[in-house]
Amino acid sequence: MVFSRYYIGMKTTEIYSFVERLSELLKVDSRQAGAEFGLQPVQLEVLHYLSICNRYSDSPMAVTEYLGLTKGTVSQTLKVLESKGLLSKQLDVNDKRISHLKLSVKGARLINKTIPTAMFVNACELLPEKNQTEIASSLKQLLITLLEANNLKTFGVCKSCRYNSKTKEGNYFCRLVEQPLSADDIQLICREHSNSD
Amino acid sequence: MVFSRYYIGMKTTEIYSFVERLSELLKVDSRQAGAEFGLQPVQLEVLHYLSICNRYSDSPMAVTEYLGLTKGTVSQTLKVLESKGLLSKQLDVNDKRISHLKLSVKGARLINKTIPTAMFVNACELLPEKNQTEIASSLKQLLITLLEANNLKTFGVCKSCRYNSKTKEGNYFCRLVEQPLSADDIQLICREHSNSD
DNA sequence: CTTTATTGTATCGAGTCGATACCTTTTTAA
DNA sequence: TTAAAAAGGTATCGACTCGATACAATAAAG
Repeated sequence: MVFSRYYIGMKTTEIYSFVERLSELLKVDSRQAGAEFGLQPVQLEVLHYLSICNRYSDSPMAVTEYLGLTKGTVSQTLKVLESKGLLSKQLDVNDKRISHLKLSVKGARLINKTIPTAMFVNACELLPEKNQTEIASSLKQLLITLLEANNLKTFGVCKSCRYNSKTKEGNYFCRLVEQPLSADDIQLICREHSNSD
Repeated sequence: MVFSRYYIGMKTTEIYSFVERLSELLKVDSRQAGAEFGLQPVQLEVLHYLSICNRYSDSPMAVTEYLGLTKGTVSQTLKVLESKGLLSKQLDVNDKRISHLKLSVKGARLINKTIPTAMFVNACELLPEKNQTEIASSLKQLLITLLEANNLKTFGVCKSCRYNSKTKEGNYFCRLVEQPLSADDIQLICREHSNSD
């Protein structure tokens, strides 16, 4: 639904401005963090995504959807990251069109050292835990509303997905791909995620 | 102060991830919003900044500081915007090195029509006012903490600036530039802004 | 009056990005 | 079963961003 330009609330404008400003700061910070390793902000984001997604969501197309880019751009970015030895491609066993992107040890270490960036660590660690919780909760609510209001994929973790179920033995099972999931699995984000509201 | 990589709280990581995701969404949305007019996200941000800054902060250098870019990049961006008739440059009367960037009617109309972007309007207008207020407040707190923890310029409005004072006639006065300010002035952001805590 | 800092422009190379074309594999439909 | 459509992925092109560097003009400091 598109609202008329004549009825935009003050709060909406305020929220937009804050997010825009945060975005600018993050970009500058991320550029600096990546520069140390000769990486662009987008390349850092790709590595970060691959470090938190599950095995059904580590393909070039999934990265494309997550970052909202075109597959051509992503293909090019991946080529660079592969040539730097930060990730490798493995062909899918069942579907020969699909490849799985796996972070190398070097790639994983780089992300652990880089994200979250210094700027955010400096700031967040200064805040009382209560405020951290409030901020995280507000950000989450804004994000979910944005995704739902615009019919975008949620890319949430399996734990909160409607396809995830618990067996009577206490194990997890995804009813979409019809495969069992481990305790680690359900902490990762999935491109097929759908909120269980 | 730089914290060791071994003591990063869960909440910090969570907050970072949310901001990163919001950032990605904003970028995609902003690209789409600008595409209609053949503008890049950064160009839109420059126009937006010029629409909310005061007359002491509308120079190329101020834009450079605000966006965290280099002056070369900004100079190039401004050239494009000027060639499209969205802004014009006016030399400063007192200091011939400085130019003032003024949005044209076309430029101002473009920003009013474009910002906040459709995606944010769609989402925020769905939220109850109470939640909007909470989110805005959390974002503001995070932003201020980030700026202070990293010694960055605040770019706040004159209303909240320590240099701003009220005369006994009820008028506003900036003790830094030693000039009177109007009621409209004190709603605009300034590159010399310093929180009055 | 000379040195230094500030504001701004011009140019170069590396990289992002969207668009398009193309190839291969899988899925769907006839 | 076979032909058509859809999906995943790569390659290439042009427009643009960006940092770095060099340079010019003005202002401020000594």
